[in-house]
Amino acid sequence: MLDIQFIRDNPAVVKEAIDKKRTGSPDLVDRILELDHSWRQAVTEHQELKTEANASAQQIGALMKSGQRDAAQKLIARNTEMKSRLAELESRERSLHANLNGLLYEIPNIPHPTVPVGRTEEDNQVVHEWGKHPSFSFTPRAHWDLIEQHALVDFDRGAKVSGAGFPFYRGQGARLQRSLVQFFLDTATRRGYTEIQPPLVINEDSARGTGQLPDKEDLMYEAKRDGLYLIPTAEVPVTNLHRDEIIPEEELPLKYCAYTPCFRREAGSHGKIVRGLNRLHQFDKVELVQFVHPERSYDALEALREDAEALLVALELPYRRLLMSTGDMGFTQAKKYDLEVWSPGQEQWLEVSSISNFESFQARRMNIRYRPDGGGKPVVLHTLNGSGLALPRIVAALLEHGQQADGSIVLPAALHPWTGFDTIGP
RNA sequence: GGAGGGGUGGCAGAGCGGUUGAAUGCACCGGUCUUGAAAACCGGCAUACCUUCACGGGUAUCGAGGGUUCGAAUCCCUCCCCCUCCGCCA
Repeated sequence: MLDIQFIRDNPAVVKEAIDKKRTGSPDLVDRILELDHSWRQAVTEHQELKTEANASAQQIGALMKSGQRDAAQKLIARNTEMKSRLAELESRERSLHANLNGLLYEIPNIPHPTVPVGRTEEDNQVVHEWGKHPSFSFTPRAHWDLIEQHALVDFDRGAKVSGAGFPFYRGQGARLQRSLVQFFLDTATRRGYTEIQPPLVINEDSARGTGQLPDKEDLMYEAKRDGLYLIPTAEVPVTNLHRDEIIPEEELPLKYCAYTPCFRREAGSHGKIVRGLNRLHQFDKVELVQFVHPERSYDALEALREDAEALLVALELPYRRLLMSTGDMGFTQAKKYDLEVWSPGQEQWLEVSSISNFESFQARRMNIRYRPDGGGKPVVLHTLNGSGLALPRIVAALLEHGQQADGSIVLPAALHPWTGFDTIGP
């Protein structure tokens, strides 16, 4: 959420952001400012009466002590009368504040000036491309064929046991996944990230902190009885790690990496790219999360992006980097890159990483601040995260890129120390 | 799951209906002293919000929410968390 003070001072900027993000009506800002005004009046009124009541309560105490019961009784009577009025003012203040807060949750983050203004994914900019599309002496097959040939993943039995989108990985398929997780975590650790194993379920407060609630609850599986949600990404527990904390400035930046399964209901997602490993309800991902000083968050974004891209280079997978446009970047981000790998068997790009700077948007919701060196007021810090990387589509790309004429699959050298084998099949 | 104990400021730890936002100690910051340091002494030291040009003033917060009362950290109810014992168990 945005700072109410910022909205008071820069209503035009906020309106422009709503417009650019195509996420609601700019009128919202006017309604917020009106509500804010009424709320502040209500606060003042309530507090004034409360001040009066507090003062006479103290007088009553003094009178009682000195035995002036009659004088005390008078004041007591007056305070008793005041009570209902006080309750009224309080509930008015509360409801105004709740309304105001509700509206504040509807305001999107402000896009960074470098973000292209656009309406849809068409307006995202390809800002970088690495590697060549491979050429084959045969027609490359899609990964679902290769998976079937080598019995790497069992979709049908997964559907029987759990449902569509919950596959079994087996044999070299399972081993490949585990190797990738290890490779990603080890690389991140070497680059200064602290490895985390977070809880795989989260409570409501945490879901609210990173912005899954109130709007995107359809995304998550819910354990209703216990008020818990299965994590849609490690971003949620790892970012909430420092919720309601004040971190000494000297400890910044805090960098974490975490491997977790991710659970997504993907309600209402249809279309062409849902086959095979392209879209699942449960998938593995290594997530990178950073807590940084506000002045350094854009440097951190580029470094984080680099951390993710280095993995693709090591895996010899051609990729491109997209700078997301205002219309396609999401509600909570200030700036976001997507990384996509080329899938020769499907002849399309597959998104394997999304790297974002949230600036103070998440941190304000979660109340995560740092204490400046030498003291002073706590300041809201900046949070960032990026996938490093999402597994299934990487697996798909590796299989498709490594396939040989005889159907065997050669894996990139960087992976051999983790897999223990260099070829799958024939 | 059952029985009991407990949650107070960065930490430790008092308070158990009336100037208590909260004693005291430690830590931390500033100062005096000292050639320097330590010790000693003096002062400062929570968070959020409202209000004020400013100095300042005010409100709220002692796990969370509700209640009793003129007045609650202190009494009552519900929930959460931690500890001890028992049960169950990877």
